[in-house]
Amino acid sequence: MRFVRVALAVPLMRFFDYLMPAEMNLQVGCRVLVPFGSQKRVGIVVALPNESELPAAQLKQVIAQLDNKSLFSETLWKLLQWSASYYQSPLGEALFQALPVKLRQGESAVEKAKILLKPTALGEQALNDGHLMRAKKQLEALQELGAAPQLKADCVIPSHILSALKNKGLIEEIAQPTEAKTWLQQVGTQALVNTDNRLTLNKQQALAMTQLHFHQGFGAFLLEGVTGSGKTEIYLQLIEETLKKGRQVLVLVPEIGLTPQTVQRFKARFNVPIDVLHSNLNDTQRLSVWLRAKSAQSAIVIGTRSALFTQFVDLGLIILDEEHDASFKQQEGWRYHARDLAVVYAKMLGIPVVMGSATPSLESLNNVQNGKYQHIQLTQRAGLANAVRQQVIDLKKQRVHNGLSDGLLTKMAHHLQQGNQVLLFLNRRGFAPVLLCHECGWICECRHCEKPYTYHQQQQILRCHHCHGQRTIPQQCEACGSTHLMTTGLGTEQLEETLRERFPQYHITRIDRDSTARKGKLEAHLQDIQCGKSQILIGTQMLAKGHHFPNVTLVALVNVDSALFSLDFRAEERLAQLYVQVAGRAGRAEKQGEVLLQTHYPEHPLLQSLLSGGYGEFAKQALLLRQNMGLPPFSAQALFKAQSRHNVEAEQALQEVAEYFYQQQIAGLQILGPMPAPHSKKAGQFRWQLLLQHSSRQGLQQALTAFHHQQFNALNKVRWSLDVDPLELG
DNA sequence: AGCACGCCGACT
DNA sequence: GTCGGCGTGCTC
Repeated sequence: MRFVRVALAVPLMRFFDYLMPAEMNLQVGCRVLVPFGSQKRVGIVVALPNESELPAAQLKQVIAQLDNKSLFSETLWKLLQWSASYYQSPLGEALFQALPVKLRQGESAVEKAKILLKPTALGEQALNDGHLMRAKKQLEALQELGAAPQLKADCVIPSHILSALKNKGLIEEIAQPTEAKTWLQQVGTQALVNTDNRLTLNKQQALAMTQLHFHQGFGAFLLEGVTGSGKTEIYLQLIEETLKKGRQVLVLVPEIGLTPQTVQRFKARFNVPIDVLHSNLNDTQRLSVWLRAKSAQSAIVIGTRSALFTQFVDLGLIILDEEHDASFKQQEGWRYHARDLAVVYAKMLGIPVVMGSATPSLESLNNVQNGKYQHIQLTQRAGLANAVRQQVIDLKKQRVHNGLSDGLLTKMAHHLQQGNQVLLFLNRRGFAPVLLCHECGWICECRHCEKPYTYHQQQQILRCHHCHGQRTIPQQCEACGSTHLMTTGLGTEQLEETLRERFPQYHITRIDRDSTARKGKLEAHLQDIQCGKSQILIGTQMLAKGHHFPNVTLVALVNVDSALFSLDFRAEERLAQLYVQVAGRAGRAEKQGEVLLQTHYPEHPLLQSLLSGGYGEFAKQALLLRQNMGLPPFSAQALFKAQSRHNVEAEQALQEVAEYFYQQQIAGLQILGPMPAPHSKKAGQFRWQLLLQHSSRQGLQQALTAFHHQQFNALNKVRWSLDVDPLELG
């Protein structure tokens, strides 16, 4: 009697045992079809145990074996094992998410034989005779195939025409040998690289290159370089070196970073097969990319987060661009961070991983400080971009019209009159309105938590999202007695409204989630901006990256206060990153650019260090602050989330979890909450969260592992999740 | 997660 | 009378 232990794509921290029929030869990593309750499911063999906990009579038999050998390389298997345990998610979820959808569904992982369509002898004869039929379409198709045989997969001739020709014996299908050429064989004796568009490195770049190139084995490199400092050229030359060794390369980019221009740059440089995992590839195409990389047919794979799980024959280098970008973190299910996993993976493989950014995450900068990453800095800008002028507008005691100060409006009018474009940014992420005094900047804070109360408009009440305390809205400022209290933050729509009244003669384009919901809308809006149809642009984060607007000379961050006093401790970091990106948007052409920040707190130390010392100085200060407060990366966090249509149930479920952790009396563990989640009610669901923080990563891991061995009744009643290293708390 | 089973309200 | 809402429990 042989047993198989199977992982399934279910959110359960356990496996299921089955009996292996005698004729099967299953190995760890193979897919199987198994009966599961009333259904049949695809599973992945995780072990071949000698016995099962259940008596054999209670075990069902494997229905079918789907693979002859493991679908996972030894290293990828190890990585997925490691990460499932690190992120406290079932192994099955990780294994399945690492496979293309088609394979999850049980499709064959063997490349289908390519089928070539060509005329038969009879078909050729028919062509030569010209005696063919009244069926004009069929004749055209036959002529087309006669001119050049086509692969069935790429063939655009309608299938009914093909089958008609086939039935008449005029064409035949010839199976091509599946033995596909590897990328090295395909390249053959051709040059790997188009040297004509290779740039000469400046001294700094050359030094960086040397450092990277002569490095042996595993190495994690943080390549920090301002826009225009030539990071991409370093990537390209490093890739070149790797390809020369006959090894493959993986390039990971953020979701919005995967533009045709980026890909074009790679394709223009290398004469090797490059596969791109676009968001608009269908499942069949994704499977095909996966198979091509696994059989070494492609030399370079470019993709977002999940491309990390592409399999290679001989991966020699991982590049991860814009490493600070939040889209590398998976936000549902198995909540992995592709950057962190890439480093672990590179270490397992003994290869270098290069992470680039103009504004590195504080986590990565800390990893530089503690010696885990090597820092390579590029400070020299190519070209002669003008330094932008920056200015802070102190909102205190100024007249403010729906969030826009007199000062900003005057500046706008000035830039618009000169025929330039103006870009207004609203950072709404992690947004929670705070009540403050317009005269002196006093903030209404919870006494216990020293955190700002969140303003709840509908209920007309202030709530502390840390201790769940609440209070009525004060009439007067408690510092200066002023009655001029206001809330931070406003929506893009409100802003648009005000601007329309103020600048009726100019066209306004608003770019946010709502205005770009329909497909193609974003492109249309961008087109309006590019061609100069719009003069005033209002946008959120979406606008910050990747787009070049040469006529924008004024960029304003309208709502900086909500980031400075956000409930999410990462808000300042995001603001600084946004600021640097945005500043890069202003006056890239010959024109002098200007960046404005509106705030009630021009003296805020982090803001000061950002403006006077740039991102580097900001990061240094912010890291010190994090250290003093014991926040990540100087502690580890895990976030429980629960939702239910009954408010009490969601809260109680997390309360039960919180009480469990209190009882464990784990030294160094802080338990914060349960508290209402930022969007406390969404789609009829009440959402709560509970934050755990531990001074040591290991301590937190142990606590969480112990937690998973426990049963919680209240948790069964709600939808809940656990996010290790959460990126968004607010 | 999916799916079956079971229990109550509003329909032909 | 039953159709279907979703709360509950289970899956080797």
